[in-house]
Amino acid sequence: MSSKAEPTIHDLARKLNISASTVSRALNDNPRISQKTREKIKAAALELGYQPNIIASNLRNRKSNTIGIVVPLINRHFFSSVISGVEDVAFAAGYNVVISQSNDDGEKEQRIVHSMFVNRVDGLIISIAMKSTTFDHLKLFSGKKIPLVFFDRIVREIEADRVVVDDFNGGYKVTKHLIEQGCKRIAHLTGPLNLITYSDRKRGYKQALVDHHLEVDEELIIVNNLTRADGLMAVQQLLKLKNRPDAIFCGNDTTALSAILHFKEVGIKVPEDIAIVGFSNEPFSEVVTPSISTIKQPGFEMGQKAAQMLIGQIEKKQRDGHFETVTMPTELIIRESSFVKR
Amino acid sequence: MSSKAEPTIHDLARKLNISASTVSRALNDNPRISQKTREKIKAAALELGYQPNIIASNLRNRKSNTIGIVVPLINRHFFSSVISGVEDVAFAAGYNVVISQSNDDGEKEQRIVHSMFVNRVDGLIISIAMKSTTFDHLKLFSGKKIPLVFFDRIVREIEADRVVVDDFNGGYKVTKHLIEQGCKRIAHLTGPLNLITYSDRKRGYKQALVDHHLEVDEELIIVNNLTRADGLMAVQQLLKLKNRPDAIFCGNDTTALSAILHFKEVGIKVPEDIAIVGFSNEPFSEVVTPSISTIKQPGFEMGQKAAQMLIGQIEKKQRDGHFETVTMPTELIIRESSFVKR
DNA sequence: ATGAAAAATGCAATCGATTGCATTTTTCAT
DNA sequence: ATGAAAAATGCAATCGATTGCATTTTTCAT
Repeated sequence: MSSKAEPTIHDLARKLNISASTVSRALNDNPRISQKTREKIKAAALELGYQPNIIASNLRNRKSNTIGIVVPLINRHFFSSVISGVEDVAFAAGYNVVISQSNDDGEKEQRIVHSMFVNRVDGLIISIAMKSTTFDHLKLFSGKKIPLVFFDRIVREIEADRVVVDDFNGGYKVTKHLIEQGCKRIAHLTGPLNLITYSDRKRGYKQALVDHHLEVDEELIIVNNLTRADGLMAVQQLLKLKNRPDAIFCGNDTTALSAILHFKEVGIKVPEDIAIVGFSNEPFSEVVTPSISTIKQPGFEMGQKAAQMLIGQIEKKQRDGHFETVTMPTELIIRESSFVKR
Repeated sequence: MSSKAEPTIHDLARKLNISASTVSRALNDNPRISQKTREKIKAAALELGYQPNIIASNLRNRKSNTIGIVVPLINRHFFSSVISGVEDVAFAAGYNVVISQSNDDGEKEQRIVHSMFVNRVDGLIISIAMKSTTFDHLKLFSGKKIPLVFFDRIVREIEADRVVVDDFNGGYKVTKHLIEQGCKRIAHLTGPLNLITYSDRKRGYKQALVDHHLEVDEELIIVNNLTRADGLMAVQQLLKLKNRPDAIFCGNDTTALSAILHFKEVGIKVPEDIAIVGFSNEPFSEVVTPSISTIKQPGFEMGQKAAQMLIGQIEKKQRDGHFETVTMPTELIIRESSFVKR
């Protein structure tokens, strides 16, 4: 029993008949304290089971050693990979990671960001919600020069470090690949175009068509939220066209999967009748039959990079107002769903 | 520019010529402050852009409003689902979630748990690392009566609330199902047996065999770390046996996938030649061909439940030393990999 | 032994918010 | 107008750790 409250440096000081200042310095290995005293203090600390109260230390030091990360959905492979990468770097650098998910809801995102601020995180890493339309909440950080790093779904209006993949190029590569496979009518299924990731992929898609002298047919471009159900609906819609597509570039692997499963059901051959390419390389994409061609986004590495940039900013003596955008390479992984053997 | 430091209640007090106590009370809607003063203070707070410093508040209140969660690997579907569930409940209840991953390394886990303690989380949710052998670090919590909830991979030696799935029953159901499909030599691929999850599944497996008068052949039980590579090695080892199994109950879906892919390669038919069942219902299990029969673990719900129990303990007036174990239902999902049509 | 320099330690304020108790101000019946 | 009761506000300590400056102690040459 006993074990009332946790012992503090004052308890140690009292026990040893010295001042709390000395205890504090000794525990922090401040050379101003003699070797002898230091050892005595550390021994007593061990004996009493002293554990520093980091909250008190944080208050005094005006630093929380905590970084926040906000994602649309934790439980999604790409995002959990990023989080894992962030944690990896943060832990090694002595930072805690506070996490929250917006569920793609702008209003929740605002509350989260505010909460992260009042909890005084030293910096924030965020990929914005699909339904975010206003970015005032982020000015709590950008406006006060608190380090902020966007990843994947960035906000152009706010200056900050960014970690992105080259979505334009990704979209271009996918489309070019489909063209090289002989496809002529390539549909594109995409997400909300206020998200730069999606609009860039779409731009890449269009550019590739133009570069290869194929017509851009707006009828073949469908915008929705890219859920499994959305994918199914989009695919059914495309099948109803008098002039069907011979390929679909899906905005993510989830909808590519919807397409594949539906086509399997209705007897449309992939890739022979319609070729499919996704985006993100979800774990299932490799193992479904036919396996899904996709763009690999290095989530874990993006998380590591974002954390490095953020911590770099936090620990930089002075903000120089200089921001960096790191573009991670994408890789087109060609699998069965788009590989037309001849 | 300007915008030096953040304004504090003292800045507000000075500006309004009142005391900081009154400001504090007004902002917290303490009825001791008159309506009039309260409104005046709130208006000033808004005007100055005052944001409370939660760290200071936490120190004074001896409460961090933060809960910690430690998992082996963030980037794994089951765990990220649990995290998502924890975040869901925690956010609604006004708690922050600090996350860290042990990478299944006992030493890192110890450092994480210690860090969570010195950061004074109000409670901890943990699924222990595969390679954890000592549990002294957890006594920082259990010994000091700080709320602690284990999930999935629990520690029997430490009294605490627990959220588990019925692994014994899960293992039993899988094995019984295979037996009903006509399998006679059922192999079992399992993880480190110091983890209760694995040893319980194995007990369930054995019990089902015994109950159905089938021999338990230790030769058919392989223990490893259940990675994709481990799965492949185990399967190859089983194929070398003079008396091959006609079914494999894999400790997770990852190794079930290894088996399926390898069998596809070498021309062994699943489920006709060898039936396969996994565990956990990974997203890929539904879509691989053949789709993988498995046990569904409700990760998100487990996270919600764990967070509810933890927060319940945190907010309970006094610890009563009473602990609860919640067993979540498992569901056997029968798919192609084990469904032998006749 | 002595005094100056160097080394070690301590005082007291600070980081912002909170709160028990005291004091001041307002209300209101007479 | 007056005084008691009620309402509103403020003082000062507190949560633990940190740190600039001052003070005390030790070292060491003479």
